[in-house]
Amino acid sequence: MANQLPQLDQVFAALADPTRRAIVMRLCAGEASVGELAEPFEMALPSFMKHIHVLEVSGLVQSEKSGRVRTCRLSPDALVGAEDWFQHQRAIWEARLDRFEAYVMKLKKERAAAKRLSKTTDKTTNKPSKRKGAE
Amino acid sequence: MANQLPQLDQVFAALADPTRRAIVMRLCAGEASVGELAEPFEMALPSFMKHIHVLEVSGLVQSEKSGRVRTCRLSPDALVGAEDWFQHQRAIWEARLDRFEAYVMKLKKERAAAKRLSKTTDKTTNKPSKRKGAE
DNA sequence: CTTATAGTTAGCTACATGGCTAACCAATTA
DNA sequence: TAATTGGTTAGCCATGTAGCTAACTATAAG
Repeated sequence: MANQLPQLDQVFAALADPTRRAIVMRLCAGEASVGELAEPFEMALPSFMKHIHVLEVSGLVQSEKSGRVRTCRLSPDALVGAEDWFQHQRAIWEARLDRFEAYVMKLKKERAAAKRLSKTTDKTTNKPSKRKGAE
Repeated sequence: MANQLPQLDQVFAALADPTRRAIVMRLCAGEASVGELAEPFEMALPSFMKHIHVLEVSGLVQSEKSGRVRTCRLSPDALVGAEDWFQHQRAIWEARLDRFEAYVMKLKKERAAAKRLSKTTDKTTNKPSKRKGAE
């Protein structure tokens, strides 16, 4: 489990801006020229180009110029890499929740057993459950 | 398709920093005090606290102070929200890929048909080069 | 009561980011 | 060849971010 590629820094930073997320969403539907991409935004072209550049540096977008028009396309690897990070965290989180739940269940049973013991009149099934550890 | 909740801005911005990602990863394994969280980092406490604050504003982390110790825990909703964004984009992307593949298949068949046809009629300039399909 | 612990507040610096205008190529098109 | 189109470069400005030190507050612990 080595440390995350620094790529993640750039990818998340790129996605932190609504303009850039919109560009990514647009490119999910297919490639487009800079002009086409810029058209919906009320922003000077040089400003818009900076966003494109940030996306390229992050690896989310590739572009290529032919003639005088630059065509941009999504390069999904970086996107998938970031998604993986989430899934990994969620896996750890859920494993923890499972352990926690198991722990709570164990507590419940122990408390129930203690209660039964204190009553001395009631006898019921006392089965030890699988314990998976606690925190 | 309304615009994304502004939450996403903060969540992605929060995750764009390796220190903060490390904190989130640590909190996936269970809650911890600020001191415990700060310990692995060679950073002055006030600097570290800023990171905690960014995480709280983003909704990724909640904290609560009792006595003189502040305990932090992950609040997974924001994390899940961001993960959803990825899955949504990927769904669109994959749908597009499917359409594209279908389109290429159709092209292939048409070209094969055209080739068969031209072989019987015209033998002069038949270019068998692979050309990239466009949209 | 005194001291140590755990954060917190205030205020500073340096650099990154997001926006702009103006001027500048380099391919098309007329 | 001249004009237009599609991007690009350069440079400016305001704001935001990440780090620091120093000084402060409030709860434990001795």
